Amino acid sequence: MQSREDKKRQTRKSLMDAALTLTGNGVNFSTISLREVAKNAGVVPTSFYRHFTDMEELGLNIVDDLGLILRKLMRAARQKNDYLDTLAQQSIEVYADFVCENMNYFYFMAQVRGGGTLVLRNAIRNEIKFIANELASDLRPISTFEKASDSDLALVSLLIVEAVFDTTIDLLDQIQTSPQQQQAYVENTLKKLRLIWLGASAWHSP
Amino acid sequence: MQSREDKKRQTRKSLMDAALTLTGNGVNFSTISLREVAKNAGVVPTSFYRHFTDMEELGLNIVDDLGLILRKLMRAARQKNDYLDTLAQQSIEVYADFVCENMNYFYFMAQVRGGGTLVLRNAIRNEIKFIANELASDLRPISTFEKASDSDLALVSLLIVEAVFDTTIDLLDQIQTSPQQQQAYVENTLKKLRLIWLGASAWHSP
DNA sequence: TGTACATCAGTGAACGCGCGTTCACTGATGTAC
DNA sequence: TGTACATCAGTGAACGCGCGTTCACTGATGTAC
Repeated sequence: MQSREDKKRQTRKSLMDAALTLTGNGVNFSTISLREVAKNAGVVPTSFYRHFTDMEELGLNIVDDLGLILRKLMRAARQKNDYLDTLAQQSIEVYADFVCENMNYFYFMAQVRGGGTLVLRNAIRNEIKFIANELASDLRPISTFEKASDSDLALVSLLIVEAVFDTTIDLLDQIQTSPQQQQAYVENTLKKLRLIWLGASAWHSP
Repeated sequence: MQSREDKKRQTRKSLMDAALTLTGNGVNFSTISLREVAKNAGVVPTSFYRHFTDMEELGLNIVDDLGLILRKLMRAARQKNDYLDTLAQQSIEVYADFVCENMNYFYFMAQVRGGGTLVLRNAIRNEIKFIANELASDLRPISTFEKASDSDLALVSLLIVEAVFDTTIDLLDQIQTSPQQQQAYVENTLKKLRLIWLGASAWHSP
C-alpha cells in the first residue's frame, strides 16, 4: 500500500512527464495548457494546483531535475579519463547518448533557453554556468591548462559548454531525420572543442 | 495617392511589426494569436489571410528579412578592416549595437531558434550557415588562415557565428536589466573569438 | 487494537473569454474601351 | 477624357471549442486517544 505522500509524488511526476512528452512531440512548452497536461497525466485540471501554482513553476522543476542529472552524468564521464582528448570524446559521446535517450528533456531545454519566461531563461543560464564551473574544476589539473588563469579557464569552460548545449537542438532535429547522424554530431563537436583548447593552450604565448 | 499594392505592402509590414512588438514585449511567438497580431496591426482578423496563410508563414518572412539585413550589415563591417583583431572587435560592436536597436527581431530569433516549428528552426539554421559561409569567404585571405583547409575554415566560421548568435539572448536579457552591460558582452565575446582563432592558427602545427 | 476526527489529493460542474476559421459583404482602386 | 465593369484588400457577424480559475464536494489516508 502506498502512502498518501507516495501517491502525491507519483501524480506530480505524471504531470511533469506529461508536459515533457508534449514538448517532445513538437509542441512548444509555452503553448501547452494546464488542462492538456492534467489530461495526459490522467487527473482532472483542478488537481494541477495541488502540485504547482502554474506552468512556469512546473517548468522550473524540470530545469532543476535535468540540471542535477546532467551534472552528475558529465562529472562521472570526465573522472574516468586522464587525457584531454579522450576525456572530450568520451564526454561528448556520453552527452549525445543521453540526449538521444532523453529527447523530451532537451527539446524542452532548447525551447526554454531562448523562449521561456525570463525566470525560466535565468534558471537555464544558471545551470549552464554551474556546469561550466564544474568543468573548469575538472580541467584545472590537466597540463594543457596549468598556465591558464582562473578567468581564462572559466571562459574556455563556458565556451565549451555553450558550444555543446546551444547546438543540441541541431542534434535533436538531425536524429529525428536520420538517427545515424548522431556520430556526425559527435565528430563535428569534438573538432570544435579541439579548436577551443588549442586556442586556450596558445592563449598566453606569441 | 497610394496604389492598392502600396497599401497592401504597408498592412503586411504592420502585421509583421505587430508580431515582432509582441515578441519584444516578452510574449512567446508560438503563443501569439492571429487575432492579437491583427488587432495590433489595426486590421480585422480576417484581413490576416490576405497576407499569410498562418503565423508560421509570417514567421518565415521575418527570418528572411532579418537574415538579409544581417548579412549585409556584417559583410560591410568586415570589409572596412584588414587586421583580424580589429575586424573581430568592430564586427562584434556593430552586431551588439544592431541587436540593441532591433531587440524585437532578436527576441524572435532566440525564441524560434530552439522553440519554433521544425520549418522555422530549419530556416534559422540555414541563415546561420549562410552567414558562416560568408564569414569563411572573408576570412580566407587573412594570413592567420592561409594554411587552413576549406573544411577547417568552415568549422571555425560556424563556431564563431554560433558563439555570437546563440548567446544573443544573454545580451538581450542583460541590457534589459542594465544597459551598460553591452560593453561587457562585447569584451567577453571578443575573448571567445580570440580563443577560437588562436586555436585555428595552431590547428595544424604541434 | 479500535474508534472518532482531521487532513487533503483528487473530483466535477460552472463561469466568462479569446481563439481560428467561414462566409457574404463593401467600396476604393485598377482596367478596358 | 469618360464610362462601365472587374478586382480584391479589408469588413463584421457568426460558429463551436478549449482555456484558466472558482467552488463546494468526496472519500481514502493519517493521527490522537
